Amino acid sequence: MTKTSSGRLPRLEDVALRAGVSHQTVSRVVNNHPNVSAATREKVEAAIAELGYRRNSAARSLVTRRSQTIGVLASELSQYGPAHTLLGVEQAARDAGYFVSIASLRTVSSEAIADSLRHFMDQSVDGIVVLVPHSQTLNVLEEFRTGVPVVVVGSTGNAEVSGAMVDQQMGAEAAVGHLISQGHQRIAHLSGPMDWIDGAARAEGWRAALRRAGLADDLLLEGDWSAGSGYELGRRLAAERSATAVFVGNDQMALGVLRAFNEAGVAVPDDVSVVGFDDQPESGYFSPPLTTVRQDFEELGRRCIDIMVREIEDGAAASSTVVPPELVARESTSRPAA
Amino acid sequence: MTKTSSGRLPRLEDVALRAGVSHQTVSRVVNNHPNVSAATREKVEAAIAELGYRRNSAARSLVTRRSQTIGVLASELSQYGPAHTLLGVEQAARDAGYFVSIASLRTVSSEAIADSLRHFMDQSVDGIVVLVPHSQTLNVLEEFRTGVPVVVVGSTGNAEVSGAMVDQQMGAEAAVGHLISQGHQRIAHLSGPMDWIDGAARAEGWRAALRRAGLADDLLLEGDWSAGSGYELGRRLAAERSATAVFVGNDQMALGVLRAFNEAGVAVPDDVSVVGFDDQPESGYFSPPLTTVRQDFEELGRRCIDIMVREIEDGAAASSTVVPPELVARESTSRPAA
DNA sequence: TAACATCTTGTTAGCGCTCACAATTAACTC
DNA sequence: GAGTTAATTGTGAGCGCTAACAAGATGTTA
Repeated sequence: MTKTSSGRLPRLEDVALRAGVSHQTVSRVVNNHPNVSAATREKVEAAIAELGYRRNSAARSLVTRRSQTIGVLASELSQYGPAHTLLGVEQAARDAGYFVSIASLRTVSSEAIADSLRHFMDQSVDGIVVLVPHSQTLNVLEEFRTGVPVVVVGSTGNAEVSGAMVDQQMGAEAAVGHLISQGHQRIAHLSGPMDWIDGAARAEGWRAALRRAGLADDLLLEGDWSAGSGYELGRRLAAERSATAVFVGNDQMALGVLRAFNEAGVAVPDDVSVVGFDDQPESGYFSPPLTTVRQDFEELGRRCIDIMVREIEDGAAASSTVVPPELVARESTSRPAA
Repeated sequence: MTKTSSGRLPRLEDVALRAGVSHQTVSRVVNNHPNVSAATREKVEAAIAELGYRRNSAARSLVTRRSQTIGVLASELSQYGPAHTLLGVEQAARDAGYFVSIASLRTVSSEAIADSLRHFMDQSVDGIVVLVPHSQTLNVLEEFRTGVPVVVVGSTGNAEVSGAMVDQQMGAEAAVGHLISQGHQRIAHLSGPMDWIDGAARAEGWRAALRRAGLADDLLLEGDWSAGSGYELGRRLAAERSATAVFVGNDQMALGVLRAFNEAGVAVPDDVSVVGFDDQPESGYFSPPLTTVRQDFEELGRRCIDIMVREIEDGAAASSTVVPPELVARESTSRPAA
């Protein structure tokens, strides 16, 4: 931190004095305004370098009413998906010249969400990325007029609020289609919570694929995404033996299912095939390695920021984007018979 | 967002007019200054509520030279530990009235670290939490004088920089001690990268425990924390069969080891016992469930903020704190013989 | 009651920056 | 060379807030 002789950080005026120009000209150089002669620009840049000048963002915010900050409202950050989406958001935002402020929800309630939104308003963020995978979030957002662009992860978006999502139904149909192509007729679904956007969408995809193939969609169990709930429900499946294949809502629950099957002496994939969702880095090392649906969460985060920046800087209207997932076949599903 | 009749957000002056006092009195109420009469305070608070006034943080920052923001420099946010520590940091910071700005490192290099620190300086953060588990980070921090309090996670701290850490050596010794108490004599360690603070500390703990028991510490393999590296090194261990127990640096690598042993027909724990580190929520559902060392990452994050806030607000000197880990015994280690 | 301390409130300046506009200079055109 | 346009630079005001000080109100003591 270079300091002026008076001991404080240099400001525009100090640079101006040193370069022999006005503070406004320095401001123009700093902000890359076009109408500055090359010679002047050079002088100013030299002075900036000598003094180690850095623009004061509070002063700038005060007058521009922009904070160069994007707020990320998140929950479940300990989960693979949200954590990786945040990563993509953060990188893309920083590349675009924004700071990223984060507020995570301990519990997902209207009150907590509204509280965090106020927190962001106090900070006068330029936009908000909502990384809260519960359906109810959308309702709260409708009521709470933020006055800044909002991008909701997992939502298809609407006229006022943008969305960026992985095509969950497509992923679910790919997974179920894979099982059907192996000749399975009784395919259970161990879903995530139905009040989660992803949980509901994946269940819907499972149902759609079964219907299209003329198969029954009556084997639905609802878990809570955790390995523990996968284990409990897996024990039920192992006891009932009603299904020859299980499409599990995420990889962690699938781990629990594998554990339950292993304990119960149900062989995977010989007795029952198992498919997960997410493709976490560990999933290839489960016993057996898990067939699953890969999602590019970081790409999802990047696209959020793309949309966001267009809305902030170009005043673009709300829009949405969909990232396609991809089936990764491993040993927890048998190879097609034919 | 309530607005004044002129269409902009209300400011101190608007509240003052409405309450029939000066803007400064309103400021005093907002900032909880003591010398305001109860009657005045009430009037002002009513006006604030009616107008929906919220303090402009940019203006406040400009004059106080405080941003009420704590920067978190993080890497490896997709890992369980860092992600959960961030959670603790975020919650504690918000409770203490701070915003949390995050910068994550794609790659851990001096240049990238310095870049992120400049990013935080531009934002004039009030303090920085460093959540980068590489030893080299400390060196960069020494060179780069930030001018604000810094708390390094994983470090013991020093005179200038505070630290908050889990007692890795204690955890490692507990894990190894557990194996020794079961009668194991040849205990391998599958470590994380040695240039990670945690990797080195856990290896050191392993070595210390073996030495104290008079056992050989020659079976050391270095992995990269991933399940994949655990799998590769696990295959080597399975082929060599030199050890009867393995202390693995984290749970993900342990998963890979279990997979490799399973493929190679090495029974756990009958042939070889396995202990992990971290106690992720999934670890109880591995096959077999993993004995591991639990760390309270959220507590770690909270303590960072405790220290930070004391430094920022009370001008306290740098200090450090240590969180004790805890052994969680499961089926991947056999019960003690006696 | 005068003199003083204490509590409460108001006034003024300025944090560092950008915006709107004015002023200056350079570059063309006829 | 005067008139017009465009490019470049400077001036002044003000964003909303807090700090420092000034001033007024109230209470306390001799």
